[in-house]
Amino acid sequence: MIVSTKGRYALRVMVYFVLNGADHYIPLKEIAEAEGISQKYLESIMSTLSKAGFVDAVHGKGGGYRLNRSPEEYTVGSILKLTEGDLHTVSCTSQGAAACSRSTCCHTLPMWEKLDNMVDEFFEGITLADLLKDQ
Amino acid sequence: MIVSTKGRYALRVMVYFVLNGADHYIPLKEIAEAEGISQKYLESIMSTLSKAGFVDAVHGKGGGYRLNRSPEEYTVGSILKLTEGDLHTVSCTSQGAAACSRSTCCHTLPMWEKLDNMVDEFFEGITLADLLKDQ
DNA sequence: TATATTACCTATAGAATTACTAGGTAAATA
DNA sequence: TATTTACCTAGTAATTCTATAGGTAATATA
Repeated sequence: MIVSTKGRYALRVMVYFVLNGADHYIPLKEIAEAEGISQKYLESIMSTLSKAGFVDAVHGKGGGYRLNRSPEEYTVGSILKLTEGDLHTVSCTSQGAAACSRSTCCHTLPMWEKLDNMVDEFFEGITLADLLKDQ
Repeated sequence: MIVSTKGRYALRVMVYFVLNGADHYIPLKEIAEAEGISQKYLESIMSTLSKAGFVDAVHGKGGGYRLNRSPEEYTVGSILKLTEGDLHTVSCTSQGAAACSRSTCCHTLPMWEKLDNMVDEFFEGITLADLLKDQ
């Protein structure tokens, strides 16, 4: 598993914004119900998106969240990296990980790095707008 | 993280066989020490490889494990699928998972499926022999 | 001003998975 | 018979994932 619920929910929420009103604020409660996601859990995801400036937030009645860019300007990669922390495919290439003592002679490390690059390019090559095009 | 220690260790062990004697049996203890892997933990990994017929095993002195094919005949994909169970990138596309009720209208599902295919092709396109070639 | 509605914040907890350990039995060789 | 190896079942510590609980702060409306 490379992407947990956090990243998947975040993507679905962002798609929801594109489909349901770029012109008004949508309260978290509505999104949670529509997407079948726990309201409290979604709070922490929206908090991440909001702090990073991916969405605008407004308190009180009529408030909620809203995209602040066009769908073409959000890459799937940027959303997943934000919510997942990082997208490395093995702990060897993970940022927090201590450098492996075998890295200089490991015959598999180059493969993991290549895979990481491939996955990164894959996600960075898809925007929210792309997700809505028919496959 | 898409590949855990189990799959990574399995790969390193298979590479070890290629580099250290295709002509004789190597005891688990030697591999564990050389690769810095817990002996007991490695037992469960070798058991998986052995049961699946990826290696031959012989008891007693002079025994151990040995590859039974040439390095070109092992794909990284086959080794990882065996030891990791499956290589799906999200739970949505995982085999054990119940079909998601949103799958018919989910805008992200096609992307996950595409990624799964890409990862599968990546790993199936690499053999043990490839891992030893200079990058 | 009071109330409802929304976002925002910190902390905790249950479930699942990962990574490993413990303690044996069975087979082969010397 | 002793040693060396693989093979087997079970348990456990650590970590990560997936939430839940219980509040505070900001905004709009009556």
